[in-house]
Amino acid sequence: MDLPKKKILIADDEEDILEIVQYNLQQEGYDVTTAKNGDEALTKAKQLKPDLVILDIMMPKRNGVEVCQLMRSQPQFKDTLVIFLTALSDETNQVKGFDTGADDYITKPISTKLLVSRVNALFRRFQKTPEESGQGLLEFENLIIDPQQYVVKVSGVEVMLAKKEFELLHMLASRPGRVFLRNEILNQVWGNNVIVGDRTIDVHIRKIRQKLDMDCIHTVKGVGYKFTG
Amino acid sequence: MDLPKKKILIADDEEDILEIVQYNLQQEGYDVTTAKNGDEALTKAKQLKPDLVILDIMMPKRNGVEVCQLMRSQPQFKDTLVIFLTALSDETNQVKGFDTGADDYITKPISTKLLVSRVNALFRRFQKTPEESGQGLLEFENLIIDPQQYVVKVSGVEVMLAKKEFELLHMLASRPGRVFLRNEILNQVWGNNVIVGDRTIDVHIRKIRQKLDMDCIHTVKGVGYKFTG
DNA sequence: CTTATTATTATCAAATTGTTAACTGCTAAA
DNA sequence: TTTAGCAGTTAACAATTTGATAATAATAAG
Repeated sequence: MDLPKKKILIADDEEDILEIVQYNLQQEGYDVTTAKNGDEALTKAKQLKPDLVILDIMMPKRNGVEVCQLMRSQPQFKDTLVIFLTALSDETNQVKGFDTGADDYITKPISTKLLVSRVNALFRRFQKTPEESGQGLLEFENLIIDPQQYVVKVSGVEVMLAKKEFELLHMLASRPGRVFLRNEILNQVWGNNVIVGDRTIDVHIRKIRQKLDMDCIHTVKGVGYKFTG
Repeated sequence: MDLPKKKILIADDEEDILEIVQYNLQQEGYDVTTAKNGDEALTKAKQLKPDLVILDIMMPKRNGVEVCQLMRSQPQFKDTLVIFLTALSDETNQVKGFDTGADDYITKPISTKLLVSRVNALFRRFQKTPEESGQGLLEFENLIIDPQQYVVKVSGVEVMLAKKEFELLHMLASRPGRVFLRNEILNQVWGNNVIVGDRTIDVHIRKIRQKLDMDCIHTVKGVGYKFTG
């Protein structure tokens, strides 16, 4: 995965379950946070903006259904996936669960393998497109860098950059003002195990400067380069 | 329902189940078709292009898992939802089911209410607008792409494109300006597990360019292709 | 002024894509 | 049944672009 890890928040009052589920989801490469009750779940959800929330129904301080309802009433959680987790295999409760806006419903005792499968299935289907998930373009005073279109616009005029040039510029511009060491640049743009000569970066910087025809990449002698919008 | 009814295909060898499930889903406003075995399911799926397929695992002539695998290997069913339905509550089978690309897994005996809830939950989450699901026609300055009729018009003149050519053009044109990686193209147009040579995409691009006789597909070297209206 | 570092330029090799023709399997007409 | 034609794919080669390097000039730091 080149993309950032998916964030999952698990809320359950049983420590054992939290631990086991957390461990198993982390093994799958997810970024997992836990909460011990409904209130904590809500608070952490607001902070983290997780992609998925797994809610135990029976919890102290707001049960899972309440938490789900509250989340669904807030637009920021519109796209947050919700899975209910509960000992109640009773069908009426499951139907209620789905009606409050849950995306899945898993009954205890939990098979961790199955839970992981279901979580994967949800994410597999719910792949946001890059621009939806804000993988978006970098905008500056008279420079726009659009990784979707692989295009750079200088004062409205499209400028074609070659792949490496684009990636290098994109890296520098992703954190304006910050100085990138030559080593960092090599690692990110060329990859860890590629060996290229010392002057290669300079030449690419030169080409970018020439094509953009503006003074946005600054040399920090002995250190590296930085970008200023 | 605001949009045309969602189409659901149910495949099971037990008449009773087919009837009950069909009835209940129809009550919810879905357009339901049935199949009695795996082969029939595949045939009808190709005709109907359903939004959701509910597959019994144990069926004569291709079981549900086979049907799912076959569907998943074809790009046209990329966005088709799949629910497995089975008496096997055995966890290993469920995990396998999800791994073949299922979106949900319901065990018999079925509670129809619950099934309906799960179906609703799936559609609630993954409902796509017509143009997202590739149904709407794309119009540009002097180019019209109509996926309904599988027809392209350049400056009012109908141009015949072969299937792959059409799908490739349609994919690129569905997001003008956005660059599609060769890999993305392969996955969407050729399918996940189809292996074709490196030059195949180029040749198809070439043919499209030739037939359309206009400069709308642009190469981004080292990255992919993009369309501009 | 000397040295270390970066800028510039031209050149060449490598990677990528374009183009054409040929081959395969399938379908439909003769 | 044969044949012709088409879609899809591949192979082979041409054309193009990109990326890396070397050589040299310029520049800033001490």
